[in-house]
Amino acid sequence: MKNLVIVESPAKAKTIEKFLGKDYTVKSSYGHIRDLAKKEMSIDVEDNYEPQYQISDDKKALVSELKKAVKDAEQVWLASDEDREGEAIAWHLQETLKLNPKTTQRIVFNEITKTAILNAIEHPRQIDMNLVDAQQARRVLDRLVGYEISPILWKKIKPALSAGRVQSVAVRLIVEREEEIKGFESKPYFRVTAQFHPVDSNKMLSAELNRHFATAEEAEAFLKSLVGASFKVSKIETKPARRTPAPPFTTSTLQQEASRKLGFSVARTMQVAQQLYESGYITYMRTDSVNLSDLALGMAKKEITGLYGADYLKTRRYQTHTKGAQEAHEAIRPTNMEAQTVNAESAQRRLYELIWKRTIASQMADAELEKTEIEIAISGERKAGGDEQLPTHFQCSGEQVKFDGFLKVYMESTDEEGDEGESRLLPKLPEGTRMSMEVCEASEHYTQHPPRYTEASLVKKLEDLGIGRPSTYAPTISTILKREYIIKEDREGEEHRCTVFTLKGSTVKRTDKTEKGYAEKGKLFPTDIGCVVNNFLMEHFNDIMDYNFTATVEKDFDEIAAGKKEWHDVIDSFYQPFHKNIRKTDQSAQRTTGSRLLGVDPKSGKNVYAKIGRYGTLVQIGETNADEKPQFASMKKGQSIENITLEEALELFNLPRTLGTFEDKEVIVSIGKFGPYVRHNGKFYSLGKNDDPYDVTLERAIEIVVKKREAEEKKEALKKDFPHEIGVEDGDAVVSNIGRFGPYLTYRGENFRLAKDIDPLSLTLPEAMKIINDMGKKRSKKK
DNA sequence: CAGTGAGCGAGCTTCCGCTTGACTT
Repeated sequence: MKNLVIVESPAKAKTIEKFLGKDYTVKSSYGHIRDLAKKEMSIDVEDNYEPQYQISDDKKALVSELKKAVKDAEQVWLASDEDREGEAIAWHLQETLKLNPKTTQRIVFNEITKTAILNAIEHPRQIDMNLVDAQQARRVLDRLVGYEISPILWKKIKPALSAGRVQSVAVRLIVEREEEIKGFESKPYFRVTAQFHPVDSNKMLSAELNRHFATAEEAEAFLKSLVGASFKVSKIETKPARRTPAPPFTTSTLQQEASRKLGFSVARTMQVAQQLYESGYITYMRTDSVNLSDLALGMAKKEITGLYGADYLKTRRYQTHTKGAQEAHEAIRPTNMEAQTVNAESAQRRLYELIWKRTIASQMADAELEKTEIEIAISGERKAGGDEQLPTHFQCSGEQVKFDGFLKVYMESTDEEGDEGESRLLPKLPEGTRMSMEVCEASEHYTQHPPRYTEASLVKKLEDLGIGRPSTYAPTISTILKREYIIKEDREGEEHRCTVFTLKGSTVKRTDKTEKGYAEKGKLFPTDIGCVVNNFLMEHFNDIMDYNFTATVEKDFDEIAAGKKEWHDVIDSFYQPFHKNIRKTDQSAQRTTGSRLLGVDPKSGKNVYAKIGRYGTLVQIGETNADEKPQFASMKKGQSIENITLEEALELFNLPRTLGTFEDKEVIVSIGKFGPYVRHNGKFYSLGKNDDPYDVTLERAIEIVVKKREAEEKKEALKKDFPHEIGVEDGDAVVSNIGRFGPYLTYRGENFRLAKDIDPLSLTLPEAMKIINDMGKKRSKKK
């Protein structure tokens, strides 16, 4: 072997190997091979912040494989990504594989094309230690913050909590948005719309009044004032407008669009994109760049010209403006633009088509529109309710597409609810045209609170603040969900009473109805724990919680990378005051439980509290420091410190409940470690999903007991027939069996899962062998 | 397999950013 090239990803390795020919072997490091040891700080704060690095457990086999490859190679090329993390990966490889810095070649390319790679090979360099140091500073800072603050939370709030530069700010955003919503006062208002037509034609035109009314009285008075009024077109204006396509996808924008257009969670988008990437359909999916390679631009040009004609083409180069972007990769795009779709499962196909459309649209001409605005003036004798000035006109606007351009392919969605992107054609009505009003309606609406975050809109916000990286957006969300700082939920819209006044002819009619507001789907809500932890961190670690903290330290990291600052100095000037604050907080901060007094228990006369305990939220009767031990009960799902009432709290103490007897034994219902259960004759039976232990009946409890018994008997009976020998193939037995995950086959020491619709007893030998062979092929292919 | 919540004290939890793999009974 002459040359060994090491890249970060195996899929990339495969592609590059093709370009480089047989003198080159390309291997992958699978990301970082070394990191700070997991246990303890692993940073010597006494000795110049010396980091203690360790080969990660799951990389040990890989490292020995790479060591062997290095031995066999004449020349080693380190080709990790061209950014801070990539440089550090190269350095860790150099250190771990004991490569000679003088002879080892560091190469970079940010697009995977033959020209780019050959060009990189011709311009090798050495590892840039300034860039590596910037990464070390980033790594060390994150460890110090996370591993010093988290234990404070364990001590002051609850064990196993966590804090970090990224996750804590993400939680803060959600908590503060919820506070904003709580403080928001929804106000009713009346919107007035009317249907007009020219006096001499019946072409309808709907228009809206140029102002809203605050009260029903005003709205009604206004409608009455329209009786006997006359209308004419007082203004018509048409002007050209343009719309430009959105730039190609980055990780963040792909997550947003896949969420809006396909309803994917952030994690699902990444999983499906990974599959597309591994199949070679798209470029790398973790990127912050909107850049397209020359090769991609050329392909797009050819594709657009061929499909839609040269008029639709406009080659565009996009600039990345994202804070802290490192641009080690291209934008996310199809590797082959000729493929409008791919032959894969539905989720992959839909995501691919989205990427294809977005990429192609980004290279297409602007859409040209014509916008028309019409004003209809109100005149004639009108009696206003008071001496307040009455609105003077209705207005309507419309737009017409003159040239569709990129809209032929793709239109970006927005987060606004009920956004329909209405486009309509307005009739050309000369100024002065006299209009008749067919009907006019004043309907009550309510002002909307600011929207709660979705996973994708949270990612967008974090990206705007320069917090987190493409590879961490999805994991950050799962971390704060796992810690139960936030929950993802659907909520029904609130019901509103609304009044509608309708003017037809010369009478105004009033209707009252109730209407549901917008339902919220998949929105992020803070939990009690999330709020308490956030308040604690805001009080004691204000600087870390600052939305600009990351941006500020990133400036320092940039200066380290530029060789203007020394990384130890940067860390030291952060750590000294930080650690002092840690010690102070450790000593002086009160234990925080988020406790709220709910009222007095009528039975005992003692206070009832809701608070956070070691295992979650609970309610408590009596004082913690009193001579008599207080009583405790866990809260139900959906209850919170803030919302629970005294009555609801007291009800929680009604467990365990004895429901009665069955077969001469007591039937007791309660909640245990694994959820609500029925206990009968020394045995435990889990309650169903919809059963509430607080009001489940004896009948239902007995039903649960009997059903569970029957199911177990059935299972036992089923097991009697197993293991079942289907036959002998090539001297070895083929056996079917029932395991934890359902029926399966065993042949020559290997197990093969059976599909649900297959009966493991009536399966014939040839059928069984077909399943075994098919599955075997799939497995060896994966290897 | 079917609690806990006070306090004592053992030992455990925790960060961010690179990357994919594992395949059971």
